[in-house]
Amino acid sequence: MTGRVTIKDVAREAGVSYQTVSKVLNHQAKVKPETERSIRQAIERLGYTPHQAASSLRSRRARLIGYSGPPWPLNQANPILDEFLQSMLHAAEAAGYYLLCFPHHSGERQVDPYRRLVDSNRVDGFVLSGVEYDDPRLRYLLDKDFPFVAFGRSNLDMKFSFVDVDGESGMRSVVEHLLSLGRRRIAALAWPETSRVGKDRMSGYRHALQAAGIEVNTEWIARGEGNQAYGRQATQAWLALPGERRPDAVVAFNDAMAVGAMQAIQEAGLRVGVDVAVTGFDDLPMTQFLSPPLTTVHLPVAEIGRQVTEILVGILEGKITKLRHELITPQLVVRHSSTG
Amino acid sequence: MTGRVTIKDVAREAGVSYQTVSKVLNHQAKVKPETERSIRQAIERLGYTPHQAASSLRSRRARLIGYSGPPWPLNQANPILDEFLQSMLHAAEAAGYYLLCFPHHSGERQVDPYRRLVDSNRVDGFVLSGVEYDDPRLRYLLDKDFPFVAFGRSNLDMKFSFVDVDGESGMRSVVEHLLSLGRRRIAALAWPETSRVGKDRMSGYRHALQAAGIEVNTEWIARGEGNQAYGRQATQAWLALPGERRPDAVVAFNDAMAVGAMQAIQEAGLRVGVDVAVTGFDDLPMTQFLSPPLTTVHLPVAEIGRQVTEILVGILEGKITKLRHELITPQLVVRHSSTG
DNA sequence: TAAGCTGTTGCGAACGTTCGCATTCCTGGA
DNA sequence: TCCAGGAATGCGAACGTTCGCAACAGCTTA
Repeated sequence: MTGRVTIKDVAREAGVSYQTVSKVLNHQAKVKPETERSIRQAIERLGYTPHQAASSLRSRRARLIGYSGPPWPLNQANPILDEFLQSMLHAAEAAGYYLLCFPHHSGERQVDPYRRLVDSNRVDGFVLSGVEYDDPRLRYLLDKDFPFVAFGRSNLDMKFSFVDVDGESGMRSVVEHLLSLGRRRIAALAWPETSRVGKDRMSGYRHALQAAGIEVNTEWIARGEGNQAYGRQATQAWLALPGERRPDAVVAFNDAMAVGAMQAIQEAGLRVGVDVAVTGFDDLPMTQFLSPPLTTVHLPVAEIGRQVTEILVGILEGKITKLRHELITPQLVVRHSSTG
Repeated sequence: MTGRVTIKDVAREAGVSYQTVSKVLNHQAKVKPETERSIRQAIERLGYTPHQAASSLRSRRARLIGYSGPPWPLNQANPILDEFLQSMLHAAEAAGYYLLCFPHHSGERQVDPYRRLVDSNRVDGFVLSGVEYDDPRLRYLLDKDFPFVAFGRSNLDMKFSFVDVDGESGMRSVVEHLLSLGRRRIAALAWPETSRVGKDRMSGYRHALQAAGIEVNTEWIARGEGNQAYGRQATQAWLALPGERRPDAVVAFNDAMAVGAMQAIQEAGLRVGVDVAVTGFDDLPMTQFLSPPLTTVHLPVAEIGRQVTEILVGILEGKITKLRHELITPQLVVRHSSTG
C-alpha cells in the first residue's frame, strides 16, 4: 500500500518528465516513437496504473456511470436484471468505464441519490431504467443538463436519448397470433392507465383488434398491479362469465400475470392453450419450463443494455452530439400456452 | 458545472478557515458548537457537497465497494441477483458507500479487473460471490492483503471473512422431509465433484441417509451442469430403470435441475409428488408457480447481501478486526412437488 | 547566417481535499 | 501579575494527476 508507483517513478525510469508520461497515456500530444516505447516499457516494468482519484480530480471525469437498480414493476424481484447488468458492464468496461450502482428510493427521496452523485462529481452520466411519465429524475437531470440515457420513453416534451422496446408492435404480434389461431374473445391483463409502458402495449392490443374488425370490449380489460395474484384473480372473474361473455384468450402485459391466468384456468378444470389461450410478455427465463410452456414476447435485454451504454459513452466522449432514439422490435415466442 | 461550490466557499461564508470546515465534516477535531452551527448553515445555504475525487486523493479512501456479477453456476442468468444486489446497495448506502460493479471474465483473465481496481485505488474493498476451491481472486486479494468479504467458503487453508448458506443442513432437511413421507429410494441431481457448494450439499444428502440407516446408492447420484436439460436427461435415465432400482424421489441441488426432473417425470406419464417426489434448492421466484409448485430450500439472499456488506464496511472502518464466519441455515419450503 | 517554422518535451500551476503540526485564545492557579 | 495547560482554530504541505503554455532542438528558407 505504502510504496505506490506514481507517474513520476515511471518518468524517472524512462528518463523524461512526468508530464510527458501523462501525455503518452492520454494520447494528448505527439511524442517520438522511441520516447513512447521507452515510457511504455517503464510502465510495464514498474507495473504502473494511474491513480483514478488524482486523474478525476484534475480532468473532472470520474469514468463511472451511475445506475440504479430499477423500480421494477411494483416491487417484484427483477429476474432479468442479471442479463441487463452484465451487458452494460461489458459495454462499459470495453470503453474504460465502470458502473456505480446505487439503490432506488421511492417517492420524494427518489432524486436524492442522483443529486448527491452529481454534486460530488462521482459519475459522468447515468443510465436510467424504468422511466415513467413525469419522472422526477428526468426533470432533474434535464434541468442540470447532466448526461444520461434512458431505457424507456417518457413524456414527449422531454427531449433525451433513449432505447426502448416497441411494446405496441410486440403486443400487436401477440394479438395477431391469437387471431390467426381463431381466437376472437381476447381479454387483456393490463397495467394502470398511468403506466407509460402499459399505454404502449395497450395501443398494440387495440390496434390489432381494430385492424381485424373486432370491437374492443372494456369488460375484457383488467388493470392491476402486474403480479401473479392479480392475473389469477382477474382471470377467475372472467371465467365466471356466462357463454359468449367469457374470453377464449388472455393476453397478459407481463409474464407474472400470465402465470396467474394459467393457474386460474387450470384450477377451473380447463386446459390452457386449448380451452383458453394465454400469452405473456417479457420472456422471463423460467417461462419456457411452465406447463404448458408460455407463449410470450422476448425482451432483448442484453441488446438494450449494450446500446444504452454505448450511446451514453458516445455522449460522454463527445462522439454523439445529437439525440438518439432507438426502438427495438421484440420478437414473439410461440409455445404451447397459446397453441395447445 | 463551472461554478462549483468548494470547501473554501463554505469557509468564507462561515468566517473560518477551510481546514476547519473539513474537520467538522469528518468529525476529526472538537470545534465550538456555535462554530459548527455556522458552518453547517453555510453548507446548507450554499448547497455544498464535497468533491469525492479530491477527498479520495488525499484520504486514500474511495468509499466504493467492488462487486462483480457472480459467475453464476454455469452461465445461466441469475434470477436472484436483484434481491442480492439491492440488499447490498441499501446496506452500503447506509454506511456512505456505493458499489462499483464490473463484469466477470473467465479463466486466466478473471483476476484482471480486480488487479486494475486495486492498482488504480478505485475501491476500498470487494464483495466476492460464487467463490470456489482455489479461487484465484481469493489468492490474489489475500496475497495483497486487500479487504474483502465473500459470499461462500473456499479451501480451509485460506483465511478470510465470509457469509455462507449451510447447504449441508439445507440438504439434510430436504432428505429428512422425504424420508418422513416414506420415500426410501432418493436420487440426487448433483454437481461436479469439483464444486465446493456441491460437496457441501452432497454431505447433507449422505448424512441424512446414513442417519436413517439407508445405504447411499451411487447409481442414484448424477453429476452435471446444473441446468434444466441435465436434470431432465438424468431423470429420464433413472425412470428407465426396472423395479426397485428406480428412485421414488429426486432431490436436485438447484431449482433448474428440479424443473428438468419434473418435466421428465411428467413426460413419462407419471405424477410429480405422487409417483416420484421432486425437490429443488434456491427457491427461485418462479418455482412457487410451477405445477405442482416446487418443494425447495429458500436461500436468504437479501440477508446474506446485507451481512456481507456490513461486515466489509466494518472491516474498512476498522471496527471489525477479526475474521467473521457467518453460516446461515436455510429453510425448507414444502410445496406439492414432494407431497402430491 | 539569421530568421522562421515544426515537432517534441519540459515546466509551473492547478484540481479540492485531508493531514499533522503550529498557533492562538482562554481559563485558572500560584 | 504571570505562566501553565488545554481547547479551538489556522496554516502549510501534500495527495497524483492534467492542462496550457513556454522552451528548445533541428531543419528549412531567404
